Amino acid sequence: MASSNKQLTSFFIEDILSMKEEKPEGSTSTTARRQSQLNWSKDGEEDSALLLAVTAAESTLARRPAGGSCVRSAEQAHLPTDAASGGVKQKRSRAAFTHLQVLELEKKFSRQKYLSAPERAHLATALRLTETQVKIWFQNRRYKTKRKQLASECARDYAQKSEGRAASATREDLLRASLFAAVCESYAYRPCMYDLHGLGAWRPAVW
DNA sequence: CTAGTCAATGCGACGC
DNA sequence: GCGTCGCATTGACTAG
Repeated sequence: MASSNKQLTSFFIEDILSMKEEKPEGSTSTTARRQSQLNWSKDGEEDSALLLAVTAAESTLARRPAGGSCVRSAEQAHLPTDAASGGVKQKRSRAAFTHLQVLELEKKFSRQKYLSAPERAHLATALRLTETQVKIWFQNRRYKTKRKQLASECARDYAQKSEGRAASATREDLLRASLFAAVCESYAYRPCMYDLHGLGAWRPAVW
Protein backbone atom coordinates (compact mmCIF):
# COMPACT_ATOMS: atom_id res chain seq x y z
CA MET A 1 0.00 0.00 0.00
CA ALA A 2 0.96 3.60 -0.15
CA SER A 3 4.09 3.81 1.83
CA SER A 4 3.90 7.58 1.82
CA ASN A 5 1.00 7.32 4.14
CA LYS A 6 2.97 5.39 6.58
CA GLN A 7 2.93 6.34 10.22
CA LEU A 8 6.24 7.48 11.44
CA THR A 9 6.95 6.55 14.95
CA SER A 10 9.50 7.98 17.21
CA PHE A 11 12.68 7.72 15.22
CA PHE A 12 14.83 10.78 15.67
CA ILE A 13 12.37 12.55 17.75
CA GLU A 14 14.87 15.20 18.50
CA ASP A 15 14.58 16.12 14.88
CA ILE A 16 10.86 16.26 15.11
CA LEU A 17 10.94 18.45 18.10
CA SER A 18 14.05 20.28 17.10
CA MET A 19 14.36 21.41 20.61
CA LYS A 20 17.16 20.26 22.80
CA GLU A 21 16.36 19.16 26.27
CA GLU A 22 19.06 17.09 27.89
CA LYS A 23 19.65 18.97 31.03
CA PRO A 24 22.07 16.88 32.99
CA GLU A 25 19.63 14.63 34.57
CA GLY A 26 21.62 12.80 37.16
CA SER A 27 19.20 13.87 39.82
CA THR A 28 16.62 11.20 40.03
CA SER A 29 16.21 11.87 43.67
CA THR A 30 12.75 11.93 45.04
CA THR A 31 12.94 15.62 45.72
CA ALA A 32 13.79 16.27 42.13
CA ARG A 33 10.86 14.19 41.11
CA ARG A 34 8.52 16.02 43.40
CA GLN A 35 9.70 19.33 42.07
CA SER A 36 9.21 18.39 38.49
CA GLN A 37 5.82 17.05 39.39
CA LEU A 38 4.91 20.38 40.85
CA ASN A 39 5.68 22.10 37.60
CA TRP A 40 2.88 20.52 35.77
CA SER A 41 -0.03 22.66 36.79
CA LYS A 42 1.09 25.58 34.72
CA ASP A 43 0.82 23.48 31.61
CA GLY A 44 -2.76 22.75 32.31
CA GLU A 45 -4.25 25.02 29.71
CA GLU A 46 -1.91 23.82 27.06
CA ASP A 47 -2.99 20.32 27.80
CA SER A 48 -6.61 20.97 27.19
CA ALA A 49 -5.79 22.59 23.92
CA LEU A 50 -3.64 19.62 23.21
CA LEU A 51 -6.54 17.33 23.90
CA LEU A 52 -8.66 18.96 21.27
CA ALA A 53 -5.89 19.06 18.77
CA VAL A 54 -4.82 15.51 19.27
CA THR A 55 -8.23 13.94 19.31
CA ALA A 56 -9.25 15.87 16.26
CA ALA A 57 -6.13 15.12 14.35
CA GLU A 58 -6.02 11.60 15.45
CA SER A 59 -9.46 10.73 14.36
CA THR A 60 -8.45 11.68 10.87
CA LEU A 61 -5.10 9.99 11.14
CA ALA A 62 -4.22 6.42 11.71
CA ARG A 63 -6.47 3.59 12.76
CA ARG A 64 -5.36 1.71 9.75
CA PRO A 65 -6.57 -1.74 8.91
CA ALA A 66 -4.19 -4.41 9.93
CA GLY A 67 -2.86 -4.96 6.45
CA GLY A 68 -1.21 -1.62 6.15
CA SER A 69 0.56 -1.05 9.25
CA CYS A 70 1.84 -0.58 12.56
CA VAL A 71 -0.81 1.48 14.18
CA ARG A 72 -3.02 -0.46 16.43
CA SER A 73 -5.39 1.28 18.73
CA ALA A 74 -4.00 1.89 22.11
CA GLU A 75 -6.73 0.07 23.88
CA GLN A 76 -6.21 -2.89 21.68
CA ALA A 77 -2.57 -2.79 22.23
CA HIS A 78 -2.94 -2.87 25.90
CA LEU A 79 -5.50 -5.54 26.04
CA PRO A 80 -3.24 -8.42 26.53
CA THR A 81 -3.39 -11.96 27.57
CA ASP A 82 -6.86 -12.50 28.82
CA ALA A 83 -6.12 -16.10 29.33
CA ALA A 84 -9.53 -16.34 30.87
CA SER A 85 -11.08 -15.74 27.51
CA GLY A 86 -10.09 -19.06 26.14
CA GLY A 87 -7.16 -20.54 27.90
CA VAL A 88 -5.08 -19.91 24.83
CA LYS A 89 -2.42 -17.34 25.50
CA GLN A 90 -2.64 -14.45 23.15
CA LYS A 91 0.42 -13.15 21.46
CA ARG A 92 1.85 -10.12 23.11
CA SER A 93 1.00 -7.09 21.08
CA ARG A 94 3.08 -4.00 20.73
CA ALA A 95 1.29 -0.75 20.21
CA ALA A 96 2.82 1.69 17.81
CA PHE A 97 1.89 5.12 18.95
CA THR A 98 0.85 7.62 16.35
CA HIS A 99 3.12 10.43 15.29
CA LEU A 100 0.97 12.86 17.16
CA GLN A 101 0.91 10.86 20.33
CA VAL A 102 4.66 10.59 20.33
CA LEU A 103 5.02 14.24 19.52
CA GLU A 104 2.89 15.31 22.45
CA LEU A 105 4.57 12.87 24.77
CA GLU A 106 7.91 14.25 23.71
CA LYS A 107 6.75 17.79 24.21
CA LYS A 108 5.64 16.96 27.68
CA PHE A 109 8.82 15.10 28.39
CA SER A 110 10.93 18.02 27.28
CA ARG A 111 9.26 20.07 29.98
CA GLN A 112 9.15 17.49 32.70
CA LYS A 113 10.76 14.15 33.12
CA TYR A 114 8.24 12.95 35.68
CA LEU A 115 4.47 13.09 35.78
CA SER A 116 2.17 13.20 38.73
CA ALA A 117 -0.76 10.82 38.78
CA PRO A 118 -3.40 13.40 37.87
CA GLU A 119 -1.30 14.71 35.08
CA ARG A 120 -0.64 11.29 33.77
CA ALA A 121 -4.35 10.63 33.72
CA HIS A 122 -4.94 13.91 31.98
CA LEU A 123 -2.34 13.28 29.36
CA ALA A 124 -3.56 9.74 28.88
CA THR A 125 -7.09 10.82 28.09
CA ALA A 126 -5.82 13.65 25.97
CA LEU A 127 -3.78 11.26 23.86
CA ARG A 128 -6.29 8.46 24.09
CA LEU A 129 -3.80 6.17 25.70
CA THR A 130 -4.04 4.27 28.93
CA GLU A 131 -2.36 5.66 32.02
CA THR A 132 -0.11 2.65 32.04
CA GLN A 133 1.02 3.36 28.53
CA VAL A 134 1.88 6.92 29.42
CA LYS A 135 3.69 5.78 32.53
CA ILE A 136 5.68 3.16 30.68
CA TRP A 137 6.47 5.58 27.89
CA PHE A 138 7.93 8.04 30.35
CA GLN A 139 9.89 5.31 32.08
CA ASN A 140 11.35 4.06 28.85
CA ARG A 141 12.03 7.58 27.70
CA ARG A 142 13.91 8.47 30.85
CA TYR A 143 16.00 5.37 30.54
CA LYS A 144 16.69 6.12 26.91
CA THR A 145 17.77 9.64 27.75
CA LYS A 146 20.05 8.33 30.41
CA ARG A 147 21.63 5.85 28.03
CA LYS A 148 22.21 8.58 25.50
CA GLN A 149 23.81 10.76 28.08
CA LEU A 150 26.01 7.92 29.23
CA ALA A 151 26.99 7.21 25.67
CA SER A 152 28.10 10.73 25.00
CA GLU A 153 30.06 10.74 28.22
CA CYS A 154 31.69 7.50 27.13
CA ALA A 155 32.68 9.05 23.85
CA ARG A 156 34.01 12.19 25.44
CA ASP A 157 36.01 10.15 27.86
CA TYR A 158 37.37 8.01 25.12
CA ALA A 159 38.35 11.00 23.05
CA GLN A 160 40.09 12.57 25.99
CA LYS A 161 41.99 9.40 26.69
CA SER A 162 43.27 9.07 23.18
CA GLU A 163 44.01 12.75 23.16
CA GLY A 164 46.28 12.16 26.07
CA ARG A 165 47.96 9.30 24.32
CA ALA A 166 48.78 11.13 21.16
CA ALA A 167 48.23 14.78 20.65
CA SER A 168 48.17 14.23 16.91
CA ALA A 169 45.64 11.96 15.19
CA THR A 170 42.77 14.21 16.18
CA ARG A 171 40.48 13.61 13.28
CA GLU A 172 40.74 9.87 13.58
CA ASP A 173 40.11 10.10 17.24
CA LEU A 174 37.02 12.13 16.68
CA LEU A 175 35.78 9.58 14.21
CA ARG A 176 36.56 6.77 16.54
CA ALA A 177 34.90 8.57 19.40
CA SER A 178 31.69 9.09 17.49
CA LEU A 179 31.71 5.47 16.46
CA PHE A 180 32.27 4.55 20.02
CA ALA A 181 29.37 6.72 21.09
CA ALA A 182 27.09 4.95 18.68
CA VAL A 183 28.16 1.61 20.03
CA CYS A 184 27.79 2.71 23.61
CA GLU A 185 24.36 4.03 22.92
CA SER A 186 23.11 0.65 21.95
CA TYR A 187 24.88 -1.35 24.55
CA ALA A 188 21.74 -1.80 26.55
CA TYR A 189 20.41 -4.00 23.83
CA ARG A 190 23.50 -6.15 23.66
CA PRO A 191 24.17 -8.04 26.82
CA CYS A 192 27.02 -9.78 25.04
CA MET A 193 28.92 -6.54 25.11
CA TYR A 194 29.06 -6.48 28.83
CA ASP A 195 31.98 -7.62 30.80
CA LEU A 196 32.13 -8.10 34.47
CA HIS A 197 35.44 -6.48 35.15
CA GLY A 198 35.85 -8.33 38.37
CA LEU A 199 34.57 -5.28 40.15
CA GLY A 200 31.03 -6.38 40.59
CA ALA A 201 29.84 -3.86 38.10
CA TRP A 202 28.65 -4.42 34.57
CA ARG A 203 30.33 -2.26 32.01
CA PRO A 204 30.61 -2.34 28.27
CA ALA A 205 33.23 -4.90 27.37
CA VAL A 206 34.67 -2.59 24.75
CA TRP A 207 35.83 -0.30 27.49
C1' DC B 1 17.97 -13.70 7.84
C1' DT B 2 19.86 -10.37 10.81
C1' DA B 3 20.04 -6.30 13.39
C1' DG B 4 17.78 -2.42 15.28
C1' DT B 5 13.79 -0.12 17.53
C1' DC B 6 10.50 0.26 21.02
C1' DA B 7 6.25 -0.86 23.81
C1' DA B 8 5.53 -4.07 27.27
C1' DT B 9 6.81 -7.16 31.11
C1' DG B 10 9.36 -8.63 35.25
C1' DC B 11 11.86 -7.72 39.29
C1' DG B 12 14.03 -5.57 43.15
C1' DA B 13 14.17 -1.23 45.67
C1' DC B 14 12.15 2.69 47.69
C1' DG B 15 8.78 6.04 49.80
C1' DC B 16 4.43 6.62 51.81
C1' DG C 1 0.59 -3.24 50.92
C1' DC C 2 0.48 -0.23 47.13
C1' DG C 3 2.36 2.68 43.54
C1' DT C 4 6.24 4.04 41.13
C1' DC C 5 10.87 3.97 39.98
C1' DG C 6 15.23 2.22 37.33
C1' DC C 7 16.81 -1.29 34.83
C1' DA C 8 17.14 -5.63 32.12
C1' DT C 9 14.80 -8.31 29.09
C1' DT C 10 11.23 -9.94 25.87
C1' DG C 11 8.72 -10.04 21.77
C1' DA C 12 6.48 -7.71 17.73
C1' DC C 13 7.77 -5.35 14.01
C1' DT C 14 10.65 -3.12 10.28
C1' DA C 15 14.60 -2.08 7.25
C1' DG C 16 18.43 -3.55 4.82
